[in-house]
Amino acid sequence: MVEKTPPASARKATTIKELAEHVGVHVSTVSRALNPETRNLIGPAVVKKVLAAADELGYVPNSMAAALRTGQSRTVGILIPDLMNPVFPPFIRGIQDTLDDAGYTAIIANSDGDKDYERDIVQKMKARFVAGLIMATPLYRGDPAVRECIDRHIPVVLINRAIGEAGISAVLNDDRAGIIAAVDHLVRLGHRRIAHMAGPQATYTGMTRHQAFVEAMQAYDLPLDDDQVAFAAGYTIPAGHEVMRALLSRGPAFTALIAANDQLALGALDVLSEARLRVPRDVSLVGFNDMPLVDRIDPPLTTLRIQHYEMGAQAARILLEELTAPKPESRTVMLRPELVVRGSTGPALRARP
Amino acid sequence: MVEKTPPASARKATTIKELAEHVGVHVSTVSRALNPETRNLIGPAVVKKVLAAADELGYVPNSMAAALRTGQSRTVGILIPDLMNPVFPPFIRGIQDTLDDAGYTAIIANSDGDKDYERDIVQKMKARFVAGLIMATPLYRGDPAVRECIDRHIPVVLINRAIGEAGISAVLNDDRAGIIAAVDHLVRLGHRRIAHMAGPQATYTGMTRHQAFVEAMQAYDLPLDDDQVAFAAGYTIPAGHEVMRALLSRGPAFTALIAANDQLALGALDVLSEARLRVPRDVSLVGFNDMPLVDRIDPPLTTLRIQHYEMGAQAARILLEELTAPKPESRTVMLRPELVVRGSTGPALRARP
DNA sequence: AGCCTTTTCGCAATCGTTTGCACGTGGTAG
DNA sequence: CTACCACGTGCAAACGATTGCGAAAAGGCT
Repeated sequence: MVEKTPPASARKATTIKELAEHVGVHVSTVSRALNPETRNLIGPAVVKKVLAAADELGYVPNSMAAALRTGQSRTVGILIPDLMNPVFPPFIRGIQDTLDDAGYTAIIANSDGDKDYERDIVQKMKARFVAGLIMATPLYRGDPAVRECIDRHIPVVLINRAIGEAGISAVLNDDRAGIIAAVDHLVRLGHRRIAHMAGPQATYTGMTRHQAFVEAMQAYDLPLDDDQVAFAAGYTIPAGHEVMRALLSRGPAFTALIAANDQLALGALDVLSEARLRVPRDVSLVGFNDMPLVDRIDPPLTTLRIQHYEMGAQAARILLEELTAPKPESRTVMLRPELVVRGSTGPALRARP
Repeated sequence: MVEKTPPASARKATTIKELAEHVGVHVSTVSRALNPETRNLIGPAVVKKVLAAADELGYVPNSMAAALRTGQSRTVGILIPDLMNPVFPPFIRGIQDTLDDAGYTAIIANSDGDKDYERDIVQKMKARFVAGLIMATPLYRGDPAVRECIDRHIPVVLINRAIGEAGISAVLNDDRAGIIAAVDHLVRLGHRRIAHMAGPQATYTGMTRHQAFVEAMQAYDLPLDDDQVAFAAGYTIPAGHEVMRALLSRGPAFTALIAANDQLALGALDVLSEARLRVPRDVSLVGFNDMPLVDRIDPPLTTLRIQHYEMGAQAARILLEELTAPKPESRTVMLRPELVVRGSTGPALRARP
């Protein structure tokens, strides 16, 4: 890229009008010369002069004006529950990087799980002419934000959640494959009594992971009754405490435990240690997400690594396609997680009593 | 189930014009009635009707048009090196939350440390009419991005860096106080030979922390020679490895170590363990930042907790003031970090041989 | 050389909002 | 009773870019 230092006196942004005067043509000509799509309508000589002038005067287009006229700003909105949750930054990075390449900009909003607020946000974004939306907020039935988007005909791509609604694309992690890999790993280590800390069943991940767990257990012909699975109220460490206590109160009839999420696993670790149960000697533990630093805790957590960044990138790509394609065709892609074996899982020492 | 994307009969957003027709007044009246600043110019009865109509028709103002007209978009840009670095999300959350309350929106851009790219970003943001900028990118001399802002007269607030440039506000962590607290803590534990893994000296934090370390050592009348401090090339774990190795190669003439950053501390931990030195028995270690999960690694890291969120909030507040105040007065605030004592520091077992 | 097609460019409307100005009321002071 | 003021509204011009349409210039063909 050829980079030119802008003119010294850049007080006011130079407009297309000034370019026109400078070159001696009409503004419409300048506009067309500047736009690669319409450039072919203009004589090569003029184009050259316009481009030169633009470079010289340090012209940078006023995207607001363009947006107002065309009704579309090259902006997309990202809706997440909470930026501080370490799973989201990689998503966002993935989205932003691919968006950047296409000349789009992202606006990020945190909903903190407030559904009404989410709908508000969608409206505000609409006011800012967002061309589309990427939502990574948890699933609820009849989600008002999604509804709002459908009503207003603004394209949406969902991350880590799927919704019955027709015509909505989604990029998902293959939770089923992940859970199966975890169960398989534990079985190979000799475990037969495996418990599950399920995530909130109102969320897509909570549901699918639980369901996959049940199916995997059946597929491996392992014993499974209700005692072995407990449901968390949220994906947090305190929720993990609670669930772990519930699980233990039923008697530790398991030698391994699959948590729906690393945070739950961390909570489990706390309670397990309180109860003088050692990981992985007494119980093997596998998490989900591979959050930063879980490889360095004691013991290092065996977990499923999700392709966060790539998921974000895919979501952005799909959205971009939907924005440009004449006939937007919704689709959903699924990325495989990778089982990362670390210290929190080990051989089953004793068989089920 | 047949899936059909509904025809492009997108229900268009209601405009101020429609409101005017609905109420039976002129658009300018509606505009004034809607704006709290100018509302007093309009009769109370009309205001009431306009507001009611706006509510009824679900009017949401087109911020692009307003921005185009007024030249300001109630948008501010945030410039950070990398969103995936866990120290930044809390900053951003703090910024966004206080910005939200003021009706502003943030656009986040990652520079990945590329200075030229940063300047590009500033231009793009300017094109989007950002009213101001908050930058948390590291310091370099003659920073082109900052220069660009000054040239274009767009207000900037710096986070975690100060710059000689006049009229630039900044919100900083009190690195000096932090380092002093760390040294004090170690001294109380009986340490006298304390080493320092300094951060990149091109960064503000790297410089001030190193300087504070030197001064603190002198203030406590502790021995200090060049062997005791090594400089890292970056704030990363690999950089930590490198520096730690350098430090050890000079002989472990220290019983405690202060890292300029948690990541460096983590790197140190690795090399220390390779060298069969135990923390904190053989060497006490204190980090800086209190990143998530460093309380759960082995050993739990003693570190300095920075008020990330609050720093972001402050930065946003200052920027907002500068945007509205008639005579923007630059200022810099400093927030105190808190020493969080955990398992990585302990009493000095043996005195210096 | 005349006519027709293509290329190249100008004209003017438009997007939704804000805002300086003018205009009309009613009321009060002179 | 006139002149003046404040108040409440309407009028119309911006803001900077895009784009359908038409016109002029250029080129091709018989």
